[in-house]
Amino acid sequence: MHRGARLSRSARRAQLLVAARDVFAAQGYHAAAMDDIAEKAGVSKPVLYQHFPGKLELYRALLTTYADELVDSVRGAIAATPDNRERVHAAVKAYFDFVAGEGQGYRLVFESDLRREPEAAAVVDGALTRCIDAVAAVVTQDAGLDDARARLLAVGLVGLSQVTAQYWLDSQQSVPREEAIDLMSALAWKGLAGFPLIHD
Amino acid sequence: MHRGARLSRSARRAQLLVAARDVFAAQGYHAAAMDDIAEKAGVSKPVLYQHFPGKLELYRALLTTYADELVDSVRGAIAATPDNRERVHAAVKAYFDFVAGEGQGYRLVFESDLRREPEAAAVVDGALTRCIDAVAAVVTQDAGLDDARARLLAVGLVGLSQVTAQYWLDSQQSVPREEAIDLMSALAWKGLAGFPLIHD
DNA sequence: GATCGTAGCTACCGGCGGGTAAGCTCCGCG
DNA sequence: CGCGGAGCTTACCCGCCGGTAGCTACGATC
Repeated sequence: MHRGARLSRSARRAQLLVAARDVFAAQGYHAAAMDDIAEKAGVSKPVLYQHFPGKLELYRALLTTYADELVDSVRGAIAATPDNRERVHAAVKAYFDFVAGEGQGYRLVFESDLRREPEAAAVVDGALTRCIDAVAAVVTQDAGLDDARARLLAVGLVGLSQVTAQYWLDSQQSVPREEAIDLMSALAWKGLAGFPLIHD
Repeated sequence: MHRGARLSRSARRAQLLVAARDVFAAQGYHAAAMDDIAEKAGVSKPVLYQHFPGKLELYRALLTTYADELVDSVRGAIAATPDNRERVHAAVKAYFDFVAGEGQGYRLVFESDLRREPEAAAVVDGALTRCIDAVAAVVTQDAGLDDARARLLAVGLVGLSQVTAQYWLDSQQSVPREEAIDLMSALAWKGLAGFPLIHD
């Protein structure tokens, strides 16, 4: 049975990554079988194993890709302007962009069902930490708080953004995207502005 | 080999629930084997099956217990006072209390690795929704926003509380508990106060 | 002290799914 | 045309773990 044309090694690998992302995003790590991924790609299981040493490594490769995408996006948002209010807005927008990204890759980062596996946990925690670092650096500078307290505020902003972005996506966008971002960044900004030294 | 005294049915059941909570919280649903739970309780596997029809039901029973505990706590916080600033403080405190609760039961709710299973997902989502409802009811009343927008704000507050509470616990409480709660509730309150009609 | 009910155990089964061995097909190339 | 090798396939193995069958041990009751 011909399921499809033969592909070059790199083309096949790229296609397998897309198939794996879709299956993992839809079913989660545990419910996803390697056969499912192979079938989705129109290929048999050993082909998968010619490109990736195992299920875990395949998952980690995807996880890392999407985690890095988020981190880069948040860092970019903060680096793009010196205006703190705009920074907040852009950082919130980064989260909304991320969850709305193609292929639901955000699910791997935010809804992973493999958080107990040390390497995967390190990827997710590392991404969260780097986002917090990026935010906390600005807060520390401008809020007149020591590092531990500034980080706590940063965690609050990051958590707010992540959870609202997910909720907004799940709720079928009952509030228009731009307005949702405006609302959440207003909430975050007004909250921050309550601390003495933060202003634009 | 005598592993322990015989217990009455209800006493054994209670002990099994504690053992299961500890194992699930430590290892997650998938990595936890029924043998592990039985061993932790000093008992053999069939005993477990005399009290619970299966692994999934056992997990769901625990999940529901802790999810309800959180919801009750948040609702109580909001019902306890008519002062909105105090309500915010009490609701944030509810999250910090929850994660610091005995036996790390919060992990089942916040870090479940079974979110793809429909019944378990319904329990977790339901708890989140009920917390959001409780907060949104107040926000809708007082913020001059329609339901969809008020809910988004409520999600933000809930997300902020949840994520910071988890982070605070993981960070070995590098900021004293009371102060962390004060910081986060100040962030939330100032953020809310930016919307026209909200004041105490 | 015989009886019966209940708590408990040892030992097993069966399926699911990650991972692999061995061979087939098709193309480029001399 | 024959041959090498890359890409794929079928068919299988096997460990883990959820779940169970069938037996034993204890102790309350008369």
